[in-house]
Amino acid sequence: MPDTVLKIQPIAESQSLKARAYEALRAAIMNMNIYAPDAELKLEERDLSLRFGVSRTPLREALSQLDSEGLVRIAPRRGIFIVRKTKAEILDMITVWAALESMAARLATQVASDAEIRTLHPLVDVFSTDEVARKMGEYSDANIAFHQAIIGLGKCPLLAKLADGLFFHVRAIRQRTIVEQDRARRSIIDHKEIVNALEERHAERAERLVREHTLKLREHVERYVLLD
Amino acid sequence: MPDTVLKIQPIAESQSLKARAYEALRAAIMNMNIYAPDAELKLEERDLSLRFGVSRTPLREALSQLDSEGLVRIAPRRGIFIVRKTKAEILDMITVWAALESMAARLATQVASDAEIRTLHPLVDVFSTDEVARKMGEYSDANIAFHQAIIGLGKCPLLAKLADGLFFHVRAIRQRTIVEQDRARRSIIDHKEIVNALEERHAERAERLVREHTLKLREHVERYVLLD
DNA sequence: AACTGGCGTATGGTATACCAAAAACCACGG
DNA sequence: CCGTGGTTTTTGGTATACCATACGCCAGTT
Repeated sequence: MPDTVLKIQPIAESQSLKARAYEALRAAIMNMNIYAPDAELKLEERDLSLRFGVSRTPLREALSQLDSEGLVRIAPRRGIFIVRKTKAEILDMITVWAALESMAARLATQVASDAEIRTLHPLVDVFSTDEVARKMGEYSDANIAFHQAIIGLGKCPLLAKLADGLFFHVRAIRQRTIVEQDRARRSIIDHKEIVNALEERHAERAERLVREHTLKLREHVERYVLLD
Repeated sequence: MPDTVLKIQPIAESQSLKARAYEALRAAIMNMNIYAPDAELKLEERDLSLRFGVSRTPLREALSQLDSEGLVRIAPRRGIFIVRKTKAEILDMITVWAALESMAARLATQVASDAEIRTLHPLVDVFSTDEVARKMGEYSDANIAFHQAIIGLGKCPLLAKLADGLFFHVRAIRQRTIVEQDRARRSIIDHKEIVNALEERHAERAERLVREHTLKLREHVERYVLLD
């Protein structure tokens, strides 16, 4: 049955070259292990310009934005360098993450529905028992998903946006983290307690548990992760 | 007594035009009351370019950065507009501020020296008694100085940087805030309690007091400030 | 008078040419 | 072989010309 009205497809508006260059660069940086000893950290405007097939202008604007976000550093007449965060900076990021996520947990006890909180369960149960050590890579991903989910439940877009900015860098060092099996197991216990506190709408406890959990990670990184 | 070594005057290195344009624009936006009904919110590249005496390129990069920071919005072929935050966004900002400052207070109990904590006293005492209502403008400034000082004591550069980004917007609405005298008086009591908690190195209490204090502001803005 | 469609203008997006400073290279003298 | 000074090359910074599109003006039609 053909329709009697003209169906209008909203024109797929191609983003600006600047926006596309930004996305492409950000994705490229995220996909490389910048902490590998032989990582190529220097970028060149003209080279990128040729490889992307756009002029330097939109590319420079994209790079400029990455610079202000701290992903690259533009050194006048020296070059553009992908930044490796120092250990102190990473510890700072985890600290801020703790502040944000614990507030999100508090908010979640007030604004998240029971159904929304229930969505956390699969993220905890995935590696409930001895499956833990099976694949640390997957555990890391599930771990991150859990924490991002909590931040989402806080329903504070700005908070989520800031946390997302940190996420990039924290993610980059997870491969360097010495993840012992015991720590992972305790981590899952923590997660279960956090979900419990959320379900019981216990703001103070949820906030405290999340904070302590993340500060534990901070402690761990401070002690066992070697950088710089 | 003339020195025996050549005194090198560090060349007053003028920042890049982009950086200067950025500073100038940011300052200009900060100094205008963007929430006034008749505020001129539209900017034009070419006009600014002429008034600053630089070409559009560095200016565009500065504007682009302001855009990514959320101070202006660039609408392709429409114009560049200074953004007015919605009430929801401002509430979000205060929420995040609460998360950051309460964490800073916690950190301060661990890393700040007694002397550093003592520097908070003058910021509280300035308007200790009935001087409170004398000049609300000054009170606002002192108020902000106090909170920024606490964030500084946390000694977490990233945390301070993020808070500073929020500070800009929160400051912009302070003029719109109905500041009753009673609220100001209670605010000072809160401040004193916070300093006490810090001096006693009571992490939990300092954190809680700061959080509750800022969430009180959030509540107040939600109830009494009209925007949008 | 009201609506329609063409067309000019304003404005941000992009490409490109040129500039200045830093680094790399090289010739030369010891 | 080493150091020194200048010269070339590289590279980001800036200026400018041109492009594409959103909006408004205005004539023409009904």
